[in-house]
Amino acid sequence: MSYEGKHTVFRTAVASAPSQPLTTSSKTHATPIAMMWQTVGERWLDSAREASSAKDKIVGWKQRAMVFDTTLRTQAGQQPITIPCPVEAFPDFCLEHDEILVNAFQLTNDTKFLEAYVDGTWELHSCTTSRRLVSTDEPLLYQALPDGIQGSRILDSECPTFDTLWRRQRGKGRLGEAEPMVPLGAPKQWARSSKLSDAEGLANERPQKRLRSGPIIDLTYSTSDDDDDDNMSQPGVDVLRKENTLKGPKVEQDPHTSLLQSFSRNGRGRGRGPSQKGAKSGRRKVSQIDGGKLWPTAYEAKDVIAGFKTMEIQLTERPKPSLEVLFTQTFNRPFIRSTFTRHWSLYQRFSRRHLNTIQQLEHTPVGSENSLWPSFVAVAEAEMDGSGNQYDRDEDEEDEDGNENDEDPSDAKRFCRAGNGDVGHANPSNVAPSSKRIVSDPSSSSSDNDSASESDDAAMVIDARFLCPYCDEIYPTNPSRCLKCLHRTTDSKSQPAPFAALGCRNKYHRITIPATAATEHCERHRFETRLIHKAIQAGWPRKINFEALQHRIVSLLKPTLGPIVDNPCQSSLFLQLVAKARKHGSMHTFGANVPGKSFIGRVLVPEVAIHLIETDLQISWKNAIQTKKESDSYGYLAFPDNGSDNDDDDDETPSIPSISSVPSVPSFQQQPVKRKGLTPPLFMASGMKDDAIEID
DNA sequence: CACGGTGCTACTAAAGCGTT
DNA sequence: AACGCTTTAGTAGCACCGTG
Repeated sequence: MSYEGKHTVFRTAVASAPSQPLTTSSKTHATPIAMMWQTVGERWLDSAREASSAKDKIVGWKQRAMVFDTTLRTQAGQQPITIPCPVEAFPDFCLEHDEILVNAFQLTNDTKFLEAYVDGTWELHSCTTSRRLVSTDEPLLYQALPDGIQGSRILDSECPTFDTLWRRQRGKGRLGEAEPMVPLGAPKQWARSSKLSDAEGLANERPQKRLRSGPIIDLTYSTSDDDDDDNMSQPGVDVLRKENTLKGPKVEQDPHTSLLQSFSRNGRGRGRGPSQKGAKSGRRKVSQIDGGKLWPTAYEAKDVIAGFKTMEIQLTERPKPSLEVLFTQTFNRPFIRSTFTRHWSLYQRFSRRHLNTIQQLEHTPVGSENSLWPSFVAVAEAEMDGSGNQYDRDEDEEDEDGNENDEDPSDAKRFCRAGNGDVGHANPSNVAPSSKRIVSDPSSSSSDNDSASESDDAAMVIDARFLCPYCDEIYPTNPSRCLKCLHRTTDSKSQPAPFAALGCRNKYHRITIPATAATEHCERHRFETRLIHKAIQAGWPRKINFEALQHRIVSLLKPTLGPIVDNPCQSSLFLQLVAKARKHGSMHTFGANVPGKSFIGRVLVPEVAIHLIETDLQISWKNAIQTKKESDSYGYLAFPDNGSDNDDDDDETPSIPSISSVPSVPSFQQQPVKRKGLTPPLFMASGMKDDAIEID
């Protein structure tokens, strides 16, 4: 199963694994340890979260030892056995943590793999592969690969319970006609794709829409608790399970959870659940949690704001990620909905009105008394009580006179004041209507305004007509049709709010609902005002001969790609991928695709792209890689992958690249040779935006 | 003991998805 | 398209903990 000298492994995997993860015909792999299902069900996750939360209060978030049950099904038709499996560094799970598994499957080094089903796809895990468990509700399933990576996978007939388990997970009453065997949680598209040709399967393998996760089967109990199994097959059982899991009595009856109780909340019953008064051993020390970081009160305001901003950006992605996942990823803290919502809401409400204050807080020196988040909360709440709430009322209800808010000088005064960072210290001189100090009339007095406003933004005296109404940055003087179209779309989701402009300099400022609705628009006009100039300076192509490009790519297949296919280790990109997979796990490295397909998308395609750049610009390989990285955004925006030409040509239907459609994890739903054209920047625009080709 | 903060539960509303 | 179910987000109330 070594990578070396096994390039055919990848080719085989590309063709078969994505579309036929379980249905490939084989008669050769049903060895005594032909398959193994190791599951981490939702119940386990609930328990794990609870345990981790409690443990976090005691000794810290990381480096804790936990035990969960592992179910092994070593042979079809036989009862599985359940053994305890330690997770030494919860929430990071690593196969090598379990000596039994390591020995059973001879995972003696990281060139041997099990296949793990995670988040809708199969990925390869070596003994050192580490995965974050707590952030996902998906169970973990592993299967052995006795025939190697390229070998066939198990048949449903060889694992009859799998079908049952999968159907339970899908929930009862919604299945309709019998569907082909697909892995747990796999979308229907995948099921259909398993009947298609490889090419078709590749095109369909990834869901286009957000998946709904059905009831999750806790396989840990699949053999010892038939009642639970029955419950699991009923509609709405996930609710029952949640109740059973979360409420005290069930926890106490639950031998599995009781295993975890030593790590759990130590008797600090809260809320309406059963209270366990008297147990004082777990008294928390706020300042000691996680080495002194209690979210959010122990955090710097700038850090919290930065995290929230990151989350806002990520929320524009499709499918829309959950707040819980985003929060966990961003702050690496246990997600407590009520606490999070409290602060998230405050930030959302406040940031829309007082963007400048937010920006100034971001520059607050760390360590100062007022730099912590609670200080921000105090300021924000005071401001919202004093004016923000008033604003909310104005916003939600048209004022009595029917005047628009932006015509209300009192509102403008309040928010100009706040916008200049003088929260709580109003500067009466800064109450002039924003329009008076913005318009490029030299006679308009800006000297009267506050010194704080002499920031980069406020100091500029620019006609508001040349500013973006949403971000107040410079707007292109000759916007493309695409940008105009985006503008119209965004405009329909916004309303005038001149008082919310940066430094009150834009009387045409508008706020969108939601606040992220202008992201695409602003990204686009920034591109048009900056990246195009950069592209011209750097000599990046603005027009592309797609016809010639196709021939060029084909000509590269044999001399350039052939040797790499024969020996992937020739490719530095491949070596980096492998190193990264070993370090972070194949899921993080390869995204939601199987490694074989990722080999095309993340090795062969970038190789071609870099080669083209190298040839076109007459630069070194390393510089070509750098150019590829730098032209990522340009390629994506200039040559949107929607079949239309770039929108420099106004005669064409305007193409509207969707920022949100750029996957955070690259997806390669299209085979490169089928694309209309491939240019270096176009490559990057179509999913090559990855960190796998970084050259240190 | 008061207060601020955190965490839990219950509840509602909205959105997404599958079925008919 | 309508309907029903599920999931997610948001809110309120309460209990508990840590600090002064």
